[in-house]
Amino acid sequence: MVRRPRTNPRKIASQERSRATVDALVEATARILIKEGYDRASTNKIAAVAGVSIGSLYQYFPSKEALVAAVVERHSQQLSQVARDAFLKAAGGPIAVGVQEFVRAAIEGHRVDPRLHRVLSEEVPRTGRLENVEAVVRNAGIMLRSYLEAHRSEIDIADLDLGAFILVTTVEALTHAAVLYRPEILADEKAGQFVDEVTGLVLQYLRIPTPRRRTMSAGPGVGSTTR
Amino acid sequence: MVRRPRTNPRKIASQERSRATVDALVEATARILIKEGYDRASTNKIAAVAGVSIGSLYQYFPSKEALVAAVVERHSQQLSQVARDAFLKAAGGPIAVGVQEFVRAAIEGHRVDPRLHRVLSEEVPRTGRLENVEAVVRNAGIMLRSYLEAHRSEIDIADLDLGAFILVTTVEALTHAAVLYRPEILADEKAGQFVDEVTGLVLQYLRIPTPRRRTMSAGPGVGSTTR
Amino acid sequence: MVRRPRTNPRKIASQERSRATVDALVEATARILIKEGYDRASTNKIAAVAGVSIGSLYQYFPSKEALVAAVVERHSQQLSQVARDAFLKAAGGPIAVGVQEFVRAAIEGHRVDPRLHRVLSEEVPRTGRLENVEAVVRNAGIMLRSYLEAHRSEIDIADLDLGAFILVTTVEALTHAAVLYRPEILADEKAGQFVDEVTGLVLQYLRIPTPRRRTMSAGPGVGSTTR
Amino acid sequence: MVRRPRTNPRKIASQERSRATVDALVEATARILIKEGYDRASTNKIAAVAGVSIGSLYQYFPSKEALVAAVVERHSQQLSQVARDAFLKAAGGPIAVGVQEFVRAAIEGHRVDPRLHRVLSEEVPRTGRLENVEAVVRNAGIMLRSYLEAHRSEIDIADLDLGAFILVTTVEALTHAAVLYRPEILADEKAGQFVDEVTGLVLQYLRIPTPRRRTMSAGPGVGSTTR
DNA sequence: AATGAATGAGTCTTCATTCAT
DNA sequence: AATGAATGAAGACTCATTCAT
Repeated sequence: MVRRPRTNPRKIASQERSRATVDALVEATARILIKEGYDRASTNKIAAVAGVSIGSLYQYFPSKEALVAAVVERHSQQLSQVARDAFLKAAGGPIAVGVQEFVRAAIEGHRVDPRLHRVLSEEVPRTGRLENVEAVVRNAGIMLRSYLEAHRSEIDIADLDLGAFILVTTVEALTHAAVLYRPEILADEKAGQFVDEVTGLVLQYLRIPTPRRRTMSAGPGVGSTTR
Repeated sequence: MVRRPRTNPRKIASQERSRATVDALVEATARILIKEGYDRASTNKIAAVAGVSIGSLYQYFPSKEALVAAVVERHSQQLSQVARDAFLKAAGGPIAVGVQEFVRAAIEGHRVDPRLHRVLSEEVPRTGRLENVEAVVRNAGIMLRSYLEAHRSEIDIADLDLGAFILVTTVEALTHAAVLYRPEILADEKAGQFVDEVTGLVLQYLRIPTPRRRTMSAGPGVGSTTR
Repeated sequence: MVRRPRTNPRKIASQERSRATVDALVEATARILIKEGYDRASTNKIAAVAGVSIGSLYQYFPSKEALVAAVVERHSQQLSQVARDAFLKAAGGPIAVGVQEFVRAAIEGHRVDPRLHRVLSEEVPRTGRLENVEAVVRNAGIMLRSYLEAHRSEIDIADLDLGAFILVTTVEALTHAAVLYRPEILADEKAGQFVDEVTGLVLQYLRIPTPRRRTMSAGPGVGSTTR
Repeated sequence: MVRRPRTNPRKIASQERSRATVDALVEATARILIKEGYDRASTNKIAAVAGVSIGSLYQYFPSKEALVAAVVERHSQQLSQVARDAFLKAAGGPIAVGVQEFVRAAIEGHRVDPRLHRVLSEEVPRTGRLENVEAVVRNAGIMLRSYLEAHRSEIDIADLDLGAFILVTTVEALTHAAVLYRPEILADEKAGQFVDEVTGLVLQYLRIPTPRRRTMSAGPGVGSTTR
């Protein structure tokens, strides 16, 4: 094969350099958001932490908002991946197992970067490109709706849209609150109980038979497993 | 002690005036938070909108944070009132009715000042005196726990603390999302359905028998009433 | 007379203070425009030279442009005064004397602050509020037109509008160029000659009889007087 | 010396390429000066518009000032050409015709690139290499002085230097103002009148007999021709 | 030569807060 | 107490210029 002209490597080199700069900036933004909060995250600080000049920052991001949007984007990608994986994994199996999978995925998602997740959800103004901070949840809702539709015969639900909204909102809120504000609930020995409770909440809502709690001796319940 | 007629009225007058100034400032802060967001709410703007000099503002509030804290405080008072009322009203009656009452109260609470509620929950950094933005929910959780305890015999629940946390978080999240992001769900003709669904979710979780949805003909369900 | 409440004096005091600040800023802007040029005149420098904080600067002027506009305004006021005075003074008398008055006034105007005049005309971009840098000349044109109209019978002119435009532009350009770029032309012993020439140019244009130059011995010409 | 065939063409090619790059840069600078004004014309923008890297820009021009100077230079060359042509054309003929030629040439010059002319004269700071923005006018003055000297016997003028200065300044100012700020004056059907007026102004100043305006019927005047 | 990533001094501007009146 | 002028640290962002590749 003919040697490629120097141009390409050079270009690749510079692309890599750019890429590194961009990554460093996004990473620095995330770190500072966590450490200082949205308000106090200044572009100068971000550039400094990224080890990059303020000029370079503005070469790649036209504004502070764009920087935060990139962080949101990156974080959302990761969460979406977790969500998609969960739905793929749950696709074939029985509902009771699938739901438990979703709950676990929700926890996993919130554990990807809990402190970042917190700042993003609590302090970032939903303006401009930042309006989509909650897009992941919306998408999860759509996926859940498909899932429920596929299992329509097994469940008792009047309005699929409403049901999907209710369940997604509920699971998100519960795992969010547990991960961020009640870590003790997710301590190793108790995490299983929480997962079981939330799973149960969902299954009951769908009118899927679940063992009564007081008669736990009746047999191994759905969520008896701890991760 | 002899009343000093001239002094007292004057004092009262000035007290009333102070009170009015403080109120105007808190109100202006709330309005600006809504209109401009936390970031762009400046103390100078607040003073201007309140029709008060910036000097006076600082006479009553030592910092911007204090102003926002006062807004949070005021808003929280209102929400707490709604919550307390609901629990009082529900106290004696059957659980199915009580739960519906809670759900309705949650909606009512979120409707007190939805746009303010939104800014407070989405943009205000939880630092200093502002850490307690969620105190209302915590208190509601405590009240709910008492309520559940009082009805222990009728429900099937393993862990009261966990259960109260789960239910309070769920109801808060659902009504929050519905009021703020899905107003169509609460349109006059559909609000009842939403209330029924959420109420059902809770009752099912507590293992309180609820009519199956597909066989709605079976009789008037808990939530068949629309406001 | 009843003693006035302290309010008034206080207010006047603060008004005076403001006024002084504003004046200092405008003056500093003018000085810096002259010394550094438009490009290098930064708001920070202006504030520093004015002995005022940058915050105060922005309390009174929303932008650098506004500051420069104020300078233009102030300078224009002075020039307009000179122009008005000249037209008033010339009103009753014979044309030959009036025209000489205009020429002298034009020189006087350009001498009010020649270096400022230069920056304003050479470097200030005509955008926004700065579009009117040339308003003075336009106004002078209008006044001149009235003047010519009043003397219509004595002069030979086809188009008053065009004539006024031509004369105003000419006199402005000549005095501008002389004051700013050819000071030697206006040296004490030569200034009279320049005034005479320009006056002659105008009078000839209006077909007002003027003595031939080569036969200067014929008697004292219109412009033989030096200030 | 032996021709080294491959080298030379390549060199020529690269010379041509350089030339093209330089031209592109100068052209881009001119365009951006017009579109954005001096202040906002940045070297990065210029390079981008020229389709050249910022690095290359600095290979050919050491500074922004140099770039603008090149634009001034190029524009001045064109104006000088127009001026030279006019003087050559006017050289032999009668004064009345020559002056009209000058006036027309002045208009033509201002029409070469009016918007560029405007930015250059209104916004470019006269510093460093840019001090010569007005060199063209100075040169025209010198040429005019020669012309007047050659026609000394036909005109009545006391001071050649002063006279040349006055006439050059006047014609420049009038055509400048007409082209840039009063285009209606130069509308097809009126342009002739304007040329006649200005020509008349000059001829009168030089004491060259000109028909009275009110008795225009007396015969075809000097400027009765329209282009 | 060409490229374009990187630089960082410097610009305009905002805003919480202080303080003389 | 009230006023509002004044402060200045700090923030977002630009741009002429350099330099490694």
